[in-house]
Amino acid sequence: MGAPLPRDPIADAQRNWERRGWGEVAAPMAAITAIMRTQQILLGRIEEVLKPFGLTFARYELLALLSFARGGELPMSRASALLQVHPTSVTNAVDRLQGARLVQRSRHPTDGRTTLVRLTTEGRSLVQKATAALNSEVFAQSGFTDDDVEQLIRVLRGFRRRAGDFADPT
Amino acid sequence: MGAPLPRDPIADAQRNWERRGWGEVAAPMAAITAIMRTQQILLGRIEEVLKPFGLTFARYELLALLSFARGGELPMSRASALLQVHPTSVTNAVDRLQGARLVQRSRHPTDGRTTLVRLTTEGRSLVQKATAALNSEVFAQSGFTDDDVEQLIRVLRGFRRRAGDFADPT
DNA sequence: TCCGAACCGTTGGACGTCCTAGTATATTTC
DNA sequence: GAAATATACTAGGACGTCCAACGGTTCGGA
Repeated sequence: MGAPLPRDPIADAQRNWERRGWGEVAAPMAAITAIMRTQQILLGRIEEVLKPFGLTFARYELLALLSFARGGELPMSRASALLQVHPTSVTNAVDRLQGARLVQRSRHPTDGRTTLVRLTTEGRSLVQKATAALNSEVFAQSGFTDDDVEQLIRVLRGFRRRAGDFADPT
Repeated sequence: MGAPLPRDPIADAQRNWERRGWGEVAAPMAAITAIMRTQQILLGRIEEVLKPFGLTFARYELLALLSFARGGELPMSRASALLQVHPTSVTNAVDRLQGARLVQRSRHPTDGRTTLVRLTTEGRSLVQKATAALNSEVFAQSGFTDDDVEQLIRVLRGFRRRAGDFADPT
């Protein structure tokens, strides 16, 4: 986007908050803003790696999810729940993946409301290659130390659980 | 979106990674995925609080930035750099904020290429109210402990610096 | 001086996300 | 068994993000 700034804009915002007498919430504000920015950076890296495969992160996530499902197949609603996105987002992704012949829709055998999404042979092959690329080019060089990763997993897991993402207290 | 899942889908993904022999990168993968999901949750909360003000987070961020600038005024390019978003995103936000009479465009006095964005009286009043709402309804109840906040700020600050966001080594 | 390079903002398009509304099928309730 | 309710998916639209391309302005070196 541009050259590095001389100063951290989020630290500046935190100082501005404190200067206005909002010191109580300045730190959480900074933490939340930092999460937003970090997500933006990571998403950019991921999409760059996936671009040669003709995939976006949303489509990759669906393919990866299917690749772990028995029979490479899931109901749309189940995919929506597991990916934690709106059902219409799944519809969107499936439309495009189906257009690229990476997945296929089929009717549920007993429930007429449900549509199943299944990985095609081509889709399974592509998701394997894309995963290898992400593993080596993003996850293996995440920019986080092992300690960072451990702390992030622990802190964010607690947050997500309290936010109602899942019940598992493990 | 839906009811809580019985199990943490990100922890499941991490186990799946390990089971496939990608144990080396399973933890960073989980940490990165957790950041993505956390951002999604936080953004949802923020937008819900801002909706009564007719603001989105992107527009709020621009208003807040201007409220800290001298004269409540900044060049578009400066806003783009500080908010760390693409120039077209600023154009988009300014278009809408200007339509709502919250900001105003003006010519730069000496550089004909530059457009300045300035907070209107109405804009300044609205951003104050919106900030009060965010402070009390989101940042003061962030779902993170003080320790969590401290760790997040430290870890993510290092990440952003290494990613080239800013040079300040402080 | 002047001419190419760099910079600034905008337009148009692709994409993902969510929301609302609508249709179809299942399940529950009486 | 029929009506009411719940669930599953999709269509259309609003919004933010990015990229590529474009016209206008400024700057720097020959």
